[in-house]
Amino acid sequence: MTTYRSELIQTLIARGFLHQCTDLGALDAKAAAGPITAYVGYDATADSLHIGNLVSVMMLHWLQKTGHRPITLMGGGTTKIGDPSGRDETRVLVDDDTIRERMASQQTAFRRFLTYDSSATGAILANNADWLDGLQYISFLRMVGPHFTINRMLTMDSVKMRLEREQPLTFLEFNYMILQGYDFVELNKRYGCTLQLGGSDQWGNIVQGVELGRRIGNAELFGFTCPLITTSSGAKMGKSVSGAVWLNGDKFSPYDYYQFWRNTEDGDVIRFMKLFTILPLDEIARLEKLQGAEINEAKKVLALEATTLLHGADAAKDAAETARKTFEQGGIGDDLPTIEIPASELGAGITAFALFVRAGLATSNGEARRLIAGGGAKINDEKCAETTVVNAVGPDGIIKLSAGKKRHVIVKVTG
RNA sequence: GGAGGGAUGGCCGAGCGGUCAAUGGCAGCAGACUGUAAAUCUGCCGGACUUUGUCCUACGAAGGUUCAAAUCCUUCUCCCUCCA
Repeated sequence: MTTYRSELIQTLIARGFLHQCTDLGALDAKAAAGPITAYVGYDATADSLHIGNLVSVMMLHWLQKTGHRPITLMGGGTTKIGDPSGRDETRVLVDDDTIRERMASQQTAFRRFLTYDSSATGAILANNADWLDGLQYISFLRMVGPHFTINRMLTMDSVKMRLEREQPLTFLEFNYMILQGYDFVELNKRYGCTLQLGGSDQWGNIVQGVELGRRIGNAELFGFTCPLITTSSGAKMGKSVSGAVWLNGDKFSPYDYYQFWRNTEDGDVIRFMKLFTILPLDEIARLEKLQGAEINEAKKVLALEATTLLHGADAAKDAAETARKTFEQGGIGDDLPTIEIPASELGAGITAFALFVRAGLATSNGEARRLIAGGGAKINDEKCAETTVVNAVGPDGIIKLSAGKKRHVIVKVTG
């Protein structure tokens, strides 16, 4: 087995980030010789990053930690085009204001994993709208156009998939890979960036950038991708009982985030620890020895560490404590989602099904009724009937609603 | 431009003019079993309600035929295939 000299490459490989690299040996030599600058691009497809973005953010984190400089490139320009990769339908186009809001909102998560400052390894925030918005069509075409062949572009997975599935690929989207390639060249010129990181679905786009750099900039650029993270049962990662897993706390609470990791499948725990926590590898190796039900201990470590990284130690501890009280003691934790009901309304009595809808545990009265009929609904840990009327709180002044074993909501009374 | 085929619930995909809120599968939710895991089995899976029932909305869009239309007719929109 080849050994690598740079701490960066050693770390990325040991933790399971390597999927493909354009020239691993040369990249290793370069990283060993001195600091390099690398980037990952993020389009403003939502107002928060989600769990799918986390692998690449972790790569940037390790990059910075091993003495190099990360760039988070916001796709202020490319979002207006829409990356066809991994999509079998054209993305809905969004306007400038929305893009600006989303980019700002995404920053909170980045700052948890990266340090932005003016030091040698300080992260840089860039926006490709800065150079893409002002492009002149003809001069741009003359500059990059000769270096792309349609023959080659048609072999790209993102393009092939659309054509094979007989889904339309607009000319607008077809240009995405060219712009992404140009981004790389521009970042190289502005910041001396020589490496682009990304998910395996970005491989085609990244390679285009590497080649474009060699052809028009005479720059030696590198591409490095990480595997697409799926669970061991093959499902794409990112869904939880509460929906999509967002990194912004206001969209997905620290408690939910903790629970997401806590519910990891057995077979994924160690792999996820390497990818999504900064626990030392020897510590992870120790946890790897756990078997059977003991794996739950490893899951708690995973959940606590991952939540600490994103939301801080205090929030993570609170989440862990709430989970412990709720699941191990069948009690009530402080971090459980809470809704408030005016005392007057409660005094008049609220039927059980209506209360579950109020708490967001069911999306319609019918769904709440079905939940109750199926025996999945509990009020203060007691099964209830659809017609049960709730008109008073328990001795501790609250009502605990449960939909299944994992979703709990606390009802507090106001007024 | 010509000829044909298609558009069905989050996705895929059935659907003889009445028994269709629409077979299946996937996804999702709940129950059982467990370890807050996986696998498996069971139930649910458009909405409202006074829930063995009634009403509303829905099979690309708009009209029409009929006691009755996802199913037939007309026009329109979009997609695909073949020919030019």
